[in-house]
Amino acid sequence: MREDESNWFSRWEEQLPPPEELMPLSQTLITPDLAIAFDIRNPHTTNTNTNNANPQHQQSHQNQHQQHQHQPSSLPSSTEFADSGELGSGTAGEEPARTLKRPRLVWTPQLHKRFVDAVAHLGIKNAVPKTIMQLMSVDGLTRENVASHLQKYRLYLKRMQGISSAGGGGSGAGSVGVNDPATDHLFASSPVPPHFLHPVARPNSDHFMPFVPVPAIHHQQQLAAAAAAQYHRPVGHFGSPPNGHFDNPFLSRQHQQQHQHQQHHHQQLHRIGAQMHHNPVAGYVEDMESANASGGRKVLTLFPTGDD
DNA sequence: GGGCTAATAT
DNA sequence: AATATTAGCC
Repeated sequence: MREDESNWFSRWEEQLPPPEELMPLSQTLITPDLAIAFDIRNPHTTNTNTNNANPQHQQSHQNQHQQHQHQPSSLPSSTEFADSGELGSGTAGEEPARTLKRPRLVWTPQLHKRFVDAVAHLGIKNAVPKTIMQLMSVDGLTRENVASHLQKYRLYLKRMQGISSAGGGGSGAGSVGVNDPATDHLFASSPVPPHFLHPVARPNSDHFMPFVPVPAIHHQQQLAAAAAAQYHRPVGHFGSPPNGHFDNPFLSRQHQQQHQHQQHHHQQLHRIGAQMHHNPVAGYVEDMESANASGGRKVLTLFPTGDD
């Protein structure tokens, strides 16, 4: 029950920033490894939260209701993790970067959607890990992350084609082609652009662009903000409510960069999410606790992009 | 180096 | 099970 599955394209176009703004990515300037290794965080962010002794993970529960504007002293009611032994204080306080391992990336439906959109807009031809990674503009995302995911996604598409042309499939249920929900529920949760499945009729013309004025420069803020991903140990409470309402000045590094880079002609868009209209926020229920089944690894997560 | 596939590891 | 990592190969 997504919104208009036929609208995904046009909606994307509206907020698709010109390539110029996408180029200055953070990962080219500062490696994620270094970032997490040195615990690079936002220098400002109103350090009201007592993150000095409580740098624990708070990952996927960010999509709470948008109630607390500021909650200086107490943690969000999400988790009362008393685990303050590993990263916060101890041996791993400022361990050199060389031996650090980045947490596993959790492909949330939102993140996967960005992935799919990126691939769709690049066209199958240009959809290679590096390019996809750049288009996604999710900080902390590595080429390996994308490559691995892309690999799986391709297999998924292949299977999709297979069953679609397999004829019959009478045992299917209902209208939607449910293949194997158990096999890949993630992929099934995001709309797959039609041209992904059937071989494009035109051998020499890749993807088509319906209409693309793309004059919407002001939307880039939201785009970049939506792209923000977080590693462990963020700054406390943030997390962008799905309706695109940001009240926290955190944002990603890369955002700041392209910020300065694009600040030429155009009006003021004060705060990050200074304005918004109500969005019929459709709650995505993320339950991916199974992600840490590996036994206690930290996981990289990202919060809802909001443009779902 | 980057990308792709398959296999393997965690 | 979901990702990461590695190994060949192009």
